[in-house]
Amino acid sequence: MSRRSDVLTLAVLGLLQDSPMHGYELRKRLSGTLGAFRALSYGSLYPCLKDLLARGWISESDQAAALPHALSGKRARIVYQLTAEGKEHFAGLLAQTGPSSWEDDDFDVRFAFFSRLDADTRLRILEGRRSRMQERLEALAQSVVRARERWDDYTLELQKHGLESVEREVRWLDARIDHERHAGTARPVEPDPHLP
Amino acid sequence: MSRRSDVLTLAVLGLLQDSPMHGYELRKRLSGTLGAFRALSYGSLYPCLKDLLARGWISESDQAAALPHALSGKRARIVYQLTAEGKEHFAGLLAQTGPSSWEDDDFDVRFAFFSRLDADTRLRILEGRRSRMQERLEALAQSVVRARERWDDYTLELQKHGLESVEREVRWLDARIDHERHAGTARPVEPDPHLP
DNA sequence: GTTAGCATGTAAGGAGTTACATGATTTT
DNA sequence: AAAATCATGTAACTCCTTACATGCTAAC
Repeated sequence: MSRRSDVLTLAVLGLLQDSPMHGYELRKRLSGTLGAFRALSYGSLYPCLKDLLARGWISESDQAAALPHALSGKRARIVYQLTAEGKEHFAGLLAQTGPSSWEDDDFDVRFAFFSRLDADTRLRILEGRRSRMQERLEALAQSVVRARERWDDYTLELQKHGLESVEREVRWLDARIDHERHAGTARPVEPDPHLP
Repeated sequence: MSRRSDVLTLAVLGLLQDSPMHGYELRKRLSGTLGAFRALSYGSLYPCLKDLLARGWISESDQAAALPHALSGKRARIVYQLTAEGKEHFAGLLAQTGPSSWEDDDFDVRFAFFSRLDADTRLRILEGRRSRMQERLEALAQSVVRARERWDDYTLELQKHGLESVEREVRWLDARIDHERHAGTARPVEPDPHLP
């Protein structure tokens, strides 16, 4: 059985949505492009792929060894691709707006795949995350007030730093929410000052 | 056996340095005052206490049931206190300046106990952490550059947000380092604008 | 008198890492 | 020809959470 963490499943299926990939490449993208999974080990990834294969969400690619130096019939690489059921399952997982989707890792991965969601679902996830962060903010603020009396300057400084991090996160979420609300009405695409 | 994570050991021994405490109280402080351990479960804490007891770093308090409603000889609470070996071990753990001390959780807990360290060790830990964050910054910056080409606006936004978080962390560390360097020379205590 | 909070613990299981084992391919 | 990197995988172990089991005390 070994029901792999849904968030890793989501990330892998999401990356395979773009193009088929082998494990080694997947790991690099997981570590690079998604905020979570800074350094996921192969000891986690390969068993997960095995699992997704067994559930029929991915399959070994029929395009055998299309991309690289195809010498003999030997292929060291195993290229995986999404199945139809895999695409379905990914869409279902991604659109889940329940409490799990406001947790740190889950939120990050979902946000990275936001372009695959409709505007309503995007907003619901952003607002859920915002209220989650607001809770955390209030708990921390209380804690800082108590820290003023009980603890030394270092502990207090640590608390304030943590508090400011969450405040920043809330402001960022506000900007994202604002963007979602106005994107459909005023300007469909935001002008990019960094264009060449 | 079951060598508990050193960082939890450090945190528990550090909190007991101030005053003896029972498990329930310890858990509240771990969740509140230290940045790490947002919600450590009893399923982790109590086995850890058992372990520290077996190693002789803490002992059940001789002051039996000093504080609360002492009715009969029955005490529901088990109050733990540091032993001499516990104090020694704590001091040794805390002063470790190796790579582990620049990891997220380890750093936070050590910083919270900075007042128990000499200025030199404080600086070494801060600088180690800073260079660790600098590395992370460079990796992320590269990743953002690559993201400009390959990925959509949401992924890019996520990357930028992560990058800015680490930049903020580096600036905070710079301020802490500066504070340590000047604390001994110019002003021993920083003036606090929040004083009543 | 019953709900809420205090207080301690255990067993099972989830999710990951480290270390190991193996071999192909590319670069120096 | 050696070293680095690509590539896949497994077994043992670590650390933590969840769910359960128990009982006391305070407040409503």
